[in-house]
Amino acid sequence: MNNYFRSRIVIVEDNDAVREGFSLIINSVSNYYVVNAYDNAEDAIKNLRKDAPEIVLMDLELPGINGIEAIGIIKKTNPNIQLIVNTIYENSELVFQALCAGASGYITKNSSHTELLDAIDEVINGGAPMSTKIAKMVVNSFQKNPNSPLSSRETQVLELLSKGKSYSMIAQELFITKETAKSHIKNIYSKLQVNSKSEAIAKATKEKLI
Amino acid sequence: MNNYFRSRIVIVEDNDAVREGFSLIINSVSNYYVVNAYDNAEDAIKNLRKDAPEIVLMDLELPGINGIEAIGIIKKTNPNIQLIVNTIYENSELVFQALCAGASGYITKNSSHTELLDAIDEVINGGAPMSTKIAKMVVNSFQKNPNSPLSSRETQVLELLSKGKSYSMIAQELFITKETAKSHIKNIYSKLQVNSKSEAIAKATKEKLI
DNA sequence: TTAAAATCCCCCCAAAATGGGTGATATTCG
DNA sequence: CGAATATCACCCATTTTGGGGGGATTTTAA
Repeated sequence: MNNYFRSRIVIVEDNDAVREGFSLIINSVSNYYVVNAYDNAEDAIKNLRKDAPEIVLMDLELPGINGIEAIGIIKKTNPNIQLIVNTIYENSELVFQALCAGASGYITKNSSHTELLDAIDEVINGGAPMSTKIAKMVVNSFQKNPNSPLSSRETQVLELLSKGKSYSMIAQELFITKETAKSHIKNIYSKLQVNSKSEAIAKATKEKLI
Repeated sequence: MNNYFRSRIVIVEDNDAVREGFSLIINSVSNYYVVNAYDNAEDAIKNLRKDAPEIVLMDLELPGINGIEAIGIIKKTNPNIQLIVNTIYENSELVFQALCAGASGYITKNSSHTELLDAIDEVINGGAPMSTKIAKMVVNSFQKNPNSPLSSRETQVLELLSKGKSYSMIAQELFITKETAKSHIKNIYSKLQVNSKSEAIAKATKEKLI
């Protein structure tokens, strides 16, 4: 088949069967082809220039450097390459790490042939394919904890604190005195059971109170 | 048709034609029905308890209180109701505001009948339907600006600063002296052309340097 | 209606943090 | 090689912070 008009795909996947399965699926359609498939990230990175893929299908659990690091390295050196994560893990930590590192999509290993090809299509078209569960996790990450112990005013104060504002700046922005801001902060510390700014911010961020 | 086993949907949409079109589409399938359709958010909120919808399809550009505020109010009083935003705007500000306010999905007005119904299905199944463009925006929001003027060490320092850490805490975490941390911060300020912590954090956040 | 919050304001104080300045050395990377 | 980066140091004045204490009013919810 003529490959000149097919998008170049690289696969990084340590499981032989999965890797070969993906290759077969992708090569079976007319618009993509697998230029190379690796069982580790190091080799894939070494040959990036030569392979010149538009898309890399990346496993996360790999021998040697892991998928997250690999994504970072690839994005840093070749910002135009789009990465689709393909893994069994739907762990939130991994998902966000992968997205922060530069992944354009995140699908899971139980995806069907069609879903895999759809994901590639979507990335080619400037989209960000995600499994249902991942999309929900991502959207949820924007939302605050509805069971915050903080009042709305306290939340407001803590938000400003988290932006690096001082007591007096907070007071100015909220049209209250410095003493009042301080009083709110005291209450925040007591509610969160902390006794410093950074602890408060850390706890609030972790529990999505701000 | 028997409605007992159909999920209850409320529509909030000020355009009469669109609102009625949506109602027809939704009522045409056996698993959902439109319990009520409003042309403003106030009335919808007033009747929430009575309507008891599982899903609200929410327009953003509305007379009176806008869709973003409405989402916040509905989520606050009825956390179990899922909201799907349906709008012509794909403006990033609005998208993130809607998601932060508690929207479960975000689709655009050019969506087909099928896409609308798919979105509802997806929300019912615990997903977060988004148009291609929105999904990409959301995923991009996790990624840093690749053209940061800051060195990786400086970025690291600024990240800790943004978590409310003091110079000495930063020094401790990075195994450097307080003076070195200070020196990095000075360089950060000079590169970002700011002269305080909060300005640095604000600028870095805005430009996605951290 | 009554109690619990939330919101607001004020004082004192000592320790810590901040920002500005100047200067130096070692390393790394193109 | 030379520029950028990362590291460390000392000086100084000012601001910020957190811990005490106290009290007022309004809003909210039981």
